[in-house]
Amino acid sequence: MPELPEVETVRLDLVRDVVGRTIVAADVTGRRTVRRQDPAAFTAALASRRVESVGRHGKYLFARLDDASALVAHLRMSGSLQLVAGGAGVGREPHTHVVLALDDGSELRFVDPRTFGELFVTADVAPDGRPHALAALGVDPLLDPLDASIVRELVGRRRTALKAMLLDQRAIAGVGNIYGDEICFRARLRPDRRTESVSAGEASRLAGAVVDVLTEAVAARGSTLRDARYRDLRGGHGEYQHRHAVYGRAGEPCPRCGRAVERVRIAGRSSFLCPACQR
DNA sequence: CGCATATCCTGACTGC
DNA sequence: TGCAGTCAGGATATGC
Repeated sequence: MPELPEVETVRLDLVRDVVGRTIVAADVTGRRTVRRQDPAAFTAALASRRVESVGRHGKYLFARLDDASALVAHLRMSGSLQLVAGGAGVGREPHTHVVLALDDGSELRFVDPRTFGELFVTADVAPDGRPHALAALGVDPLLDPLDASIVRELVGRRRTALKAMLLDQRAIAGVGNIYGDEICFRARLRPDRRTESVSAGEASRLAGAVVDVLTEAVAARGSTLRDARYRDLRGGHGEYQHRHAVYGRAGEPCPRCGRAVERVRIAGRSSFLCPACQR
């Protein structure tokens, strides 16, 4: 569901279509989406604010506003941001929880069937515009250098399954279940490999796989699964799902060697792997 | 510390 | 065809 590539795709769309716009009014209709603060404070903080820029760290988006505060968004499982031209006259789809009216008559809507997603406004922002609420996040592989030495250090600091480390946002920010499996496949490492057994050469492969898989997925505008809710800002879908080597492909032939892809459970999550290619 | 489990929630899918 | 049950997953909390 939305992981780093999907969130980055939305960020690029927001930079193109929303940066420079002013929020005329905010309307919170859902009960759970704005939960870190009083919805009235949320709407008051957004009224008349101009969007200066949009950043991302891991799976979090943050729009810097002209009073140096930031609107922070996390899509979680099923959230999406939809930009609707001529918004006020266009019916809201089900599960629309927050609507921001913009000064060009469009609406930026937060739609989220499962209501795990979250929006909040914070003035607790670093000079570079990063909200302090995101301070605990680890390395973002597309913003910060992620090389073999950093992966060696991350791997050396914990004793767990490789997949569990990849899903830990305090280590590497932005990887979720789908890309975690694709990264392990690319690195030719089993997702249930113990971190303490990863060699220097394998750490190097892993670092390359993280950056390469995520970069390719961004270029393909992310993955939209069959059941999935992920859509970009204009409702379009991604294309990277057609290039998944193992995720969701249990029983299908491995694209590298032809062996059947297996499904196992690691850290409470379904994981897909090729038992021949990944060691 | 690691790791499993439960929680939040809806919709898609499975099996009867 | 319909309906109940299961599963999906991001982050977080809790218990072992």
